[in-house]
Amino acid sequence: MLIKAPRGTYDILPEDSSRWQYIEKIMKETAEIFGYREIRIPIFEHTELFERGVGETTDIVSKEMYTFSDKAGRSLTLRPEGTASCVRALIEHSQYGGLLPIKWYYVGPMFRYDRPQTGRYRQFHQFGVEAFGSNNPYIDAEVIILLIEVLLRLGLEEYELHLNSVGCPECRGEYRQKLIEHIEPYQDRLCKDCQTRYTQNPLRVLDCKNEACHQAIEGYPTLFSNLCDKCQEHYAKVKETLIENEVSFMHDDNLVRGLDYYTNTAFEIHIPGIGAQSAVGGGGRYNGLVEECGGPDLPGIGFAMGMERLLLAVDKLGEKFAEDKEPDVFIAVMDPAYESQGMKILQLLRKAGIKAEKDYNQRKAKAQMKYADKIGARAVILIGEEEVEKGFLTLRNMRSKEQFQVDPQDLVRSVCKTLLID
RNA sequence: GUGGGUGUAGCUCAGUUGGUUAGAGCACCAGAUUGUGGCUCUGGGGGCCGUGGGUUCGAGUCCCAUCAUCCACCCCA
Repeated sequence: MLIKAPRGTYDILPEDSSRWQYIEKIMKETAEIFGYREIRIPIFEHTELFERGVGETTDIVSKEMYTFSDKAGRSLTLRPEGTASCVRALIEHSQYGGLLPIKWYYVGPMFRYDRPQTGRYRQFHQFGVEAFGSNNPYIDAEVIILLIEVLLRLGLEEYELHLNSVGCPECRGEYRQKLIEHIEPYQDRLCKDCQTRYTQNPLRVLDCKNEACHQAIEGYPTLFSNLCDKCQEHYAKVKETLIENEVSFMHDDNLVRGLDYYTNTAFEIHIPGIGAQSAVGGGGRYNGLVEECGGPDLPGIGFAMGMERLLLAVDKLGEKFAEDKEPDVFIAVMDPAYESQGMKILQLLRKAGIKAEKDYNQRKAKAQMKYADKIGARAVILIGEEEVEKGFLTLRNMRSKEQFQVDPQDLVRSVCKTLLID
């Protein structure tokens, strides 16, 4: 029985890795320009971190975590997202004690036990940023602008930015009560999922896609209209700043987001045409999270982008990625007796920074030439009886088909000349 | 967790109402005289027909299960 990659996981082969390197580079560069620095966090954490940080009632914690016990009986979980780990690291290393804000970014795999489909995997990759220690609405805007900047640099100009404010614990608490009262009479008309949402996290009834549920709760009070003055002001400033910086968005009353820790600003980015899973990024403010995880009362805001989905969107643009896998030079030996000599020349060229290859499959002279051609070598160095006896090397330009004898002492210079002329 | 589609060579796919040693194209390897590429020609290696059961004289073809994959629901990145 052939062992295959586990469900929902996949290999990124060399022919694809250049695409990944391309988007990773753009993300990192953009984040650095915005003043964010890379943090590398563990792939797994104590299960409790996610239970507390992400929230017990979320889909992630309640049914999507890869949880296991290690040999000492600890319950560990493959990280389903990055924010909780960043918060843990922040607290663990007392990073809050220094200059604020703290601005971090991360790139790496996340794990969720979900049913795979287009743009959704069990091991998927996220690029994310977190900014701790400022409750200034301008930093909310900065984070969103950074997200948009990454998209633009990737050439993705068609996006939909959904924006909402989920308020603070105070006004959201009041609103939650209002909403419960509004829904109560229609409770039994809700779908099964919403029945549980109603008792556990009524706000999430709002972003249910089920038409019947929407009809049932029609005329519900919106979160937006129930924000306290402070939250309203904060939200207004964020929107204003986005407008001033030419970031278009749409206010979305139904955007609640799945994770429990969000406060105030919440946003989600969609790119049409990449399948049902069109959210390429999302995030928001989480002012209670650091304290919830045992740290000081420190505000925070961040987002995460899904690399696979971005790649789908980038692919749709039809751009080509330079692979640069062709060698500059191929060493062909006319007889196995000269292989060791070929090996030495190979290393000589490589030391000089020339991308060089030779045959490792006992091919005959003709087959070596064929091979050199197929792998796209620009030049071939031939070593045969005559070369060894007379002490020269034959250098062939594969494009012009010119070939001439060169002095081994001047090999590197001759090769460079040939490659340049081309 | 739910629903639907698909699983035949490395890749893309044929495979007739179930019937002999399962095919093509591409790719790979080797030859077409002696130390030399892209074209052409010839030949060659390769398939537990996803897996396990069942029906049948006989299954790649039919039935069941299972696994994987794709698409959608759900949810999110």
